[in-house]
Amino acid sequence: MKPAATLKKLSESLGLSISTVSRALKNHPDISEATKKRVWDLANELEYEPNTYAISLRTNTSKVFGLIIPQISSDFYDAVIASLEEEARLHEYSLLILQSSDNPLIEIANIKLCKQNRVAGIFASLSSDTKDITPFLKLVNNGIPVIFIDKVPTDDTCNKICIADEQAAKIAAEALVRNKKKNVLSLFGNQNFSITQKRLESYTYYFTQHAPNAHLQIIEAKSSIEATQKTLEAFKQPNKPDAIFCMSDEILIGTMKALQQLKLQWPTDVSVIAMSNGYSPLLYYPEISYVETSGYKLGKLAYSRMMVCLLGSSFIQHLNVDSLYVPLGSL
Amino acid sequence: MKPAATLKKLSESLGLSISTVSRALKNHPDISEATKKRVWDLANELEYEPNTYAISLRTNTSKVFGLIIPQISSDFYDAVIASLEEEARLHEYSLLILQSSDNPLIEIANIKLCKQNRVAGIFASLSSDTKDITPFLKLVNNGIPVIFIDKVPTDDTCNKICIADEQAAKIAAEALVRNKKKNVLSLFGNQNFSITQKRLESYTYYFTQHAPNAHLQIIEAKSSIEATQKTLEAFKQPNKPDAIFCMSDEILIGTMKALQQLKLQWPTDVSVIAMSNGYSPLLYYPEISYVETSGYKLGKLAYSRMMVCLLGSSFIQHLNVDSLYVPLGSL
DNA sequence: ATGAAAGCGCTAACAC
DNA sequence: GTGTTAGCGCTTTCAT
Repeated sequence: MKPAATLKKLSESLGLSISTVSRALKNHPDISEATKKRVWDLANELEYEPNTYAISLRTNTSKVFGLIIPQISSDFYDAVIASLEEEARLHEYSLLILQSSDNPLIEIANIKLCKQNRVAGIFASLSSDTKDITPFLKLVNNGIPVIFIDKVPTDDTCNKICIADEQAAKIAAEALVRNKKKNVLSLFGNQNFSITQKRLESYTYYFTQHAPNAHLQIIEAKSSIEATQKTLEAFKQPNKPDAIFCMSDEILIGTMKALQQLKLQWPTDVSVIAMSNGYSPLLYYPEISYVETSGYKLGKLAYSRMMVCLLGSSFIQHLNVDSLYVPLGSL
Repeated sequence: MKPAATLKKLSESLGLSISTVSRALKNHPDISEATKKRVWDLANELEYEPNTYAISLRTNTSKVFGLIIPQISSDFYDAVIASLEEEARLHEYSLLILQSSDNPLIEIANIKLCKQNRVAGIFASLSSDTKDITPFLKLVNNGIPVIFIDKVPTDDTCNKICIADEQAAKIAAEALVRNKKKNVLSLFGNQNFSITQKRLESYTYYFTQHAPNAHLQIIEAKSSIEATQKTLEAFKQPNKPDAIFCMSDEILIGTMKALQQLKLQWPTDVSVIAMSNGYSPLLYYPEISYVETSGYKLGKLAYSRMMVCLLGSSFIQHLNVDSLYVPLGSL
């Protein structure tokens, strides 16, 4: 258990000063090639690695981003994390990942952790119950950029990156109308969430404009299990749906389970279309047509926005990740 | 953009020395209640947060664990990450997550990053192509515990936490034999992986011992798509399987897609059993019976092992996460 | 081309 | 009960 090498040790072994060693390791032009070589050779031999704590302390900078999300285990946030990690590594940053478990108290604690770690910036997706975002706004005032992603505050004075909820829902509605669906079982998530509201509004609006005679059976399903139940119930009614719209992967999964149970085939017995991150639609045969709501793309966009903020731009932006329709076999 | 509060600023504002402020903030018994209150009040007002870089530099300790995994976006690793993050937060540690994308070069770079960040310890799941684990062993020699998880080296001189592959595969085999299955399509992943070998060996061994007359059709499927293809092919043969065994979630998903395509019902047309982290079996109706291989439990076990190592235990352990059979509707 | 010295924010041994 | 001091590893200005 030998202690890690330091500039001091290198300099002592080489009979050089600390600053010379430091400069040699940075390939500073002032240092002679001969000295550089000596320094590098010993550094490699002793496997010198600069101490990031000392660097950060000295330079008052940090190469770490905080990422605060409700929960890690989710198809969507996985994609976001993977995407952010990729970008961060490319730019020599690291990611401090903190899950709030949808608990505002843990969220506050996580913000504190970010402060203590003097992170360069924060990506945050709010827990469902968070009402007060002043802790975040304070960070922004202190010069730490905060990029809200996906579950963003209503507040307009902050940087937000979202799925283009309205656009995506509209694309789905278009596809349904184009396919002349007349009786659509339309399953939406918790209506307290802003993303649900946005999707619902845009979806219904499109129908009233372009297919006022279509019957939309709008149902709230707060979980996968509820989606299964509600779908089963819907097919007990005399007036069977000719299509199903699922607002999210979670709902799609519940619905598909019901269809399997009812031994209904898609698209022959009923059409299906979902909004999805792109994984679960491929689990079924035929595969489910979906409007892509990509966590991966969201991560990329959020990262680029972070970079702009780090460069000093203080103006606020609200960006959306474009959606696109992926027609597969179910509609 | 005001700079963060420091002990120095607090001490200057209060007319106290830095050390007094530091002690007051730690509720040191030497400090009078009156002084403590003054200090705390100002600290709260200025939202003082200790600078972890300074602390780590000074104390030569770190409250960060490195987590190096092949990829984040996976049902299984999600669970591992979520579980580790939970434990880490409870113990006031954070997680530096680095994905190697199954690339040994990135893996090396990630180890370097961990060194630079002077992490307290590392959890590592190896990329498939990693042959040389000396970079990891060097860290161990330098006193940084490394806990290998899931994809572990064959080397016996290191701490490893695994799914009980042999046990889990045996449990599945038992269930199949108990249900008198005679012709089992048995799908295994890439046979270069140690986990595949272990599962395969234990599985076939059980059959030779307890049901030597059963026909096992052992097939290698290196991806979900291959699992679909191989399943489709298997059902083209005259001698149809009466059961399917899937070694992993990835394979299960591929297989189920084939069954849907073939319009086969489970368990009526064919039984299905899988080894799984527990999510995908619930996507189908009836739900798929599975042997649990829990990433969540693995994370918990790995964390507790890390804690033991941090306390100075240098002895090596190879621990397994117990599996259990979860009978659902497909067998 | 190289070195000396100050200082980032904090802790802790040692004073008084 | 409070203050002084040295030092963790590094960068950087200012010498020489």
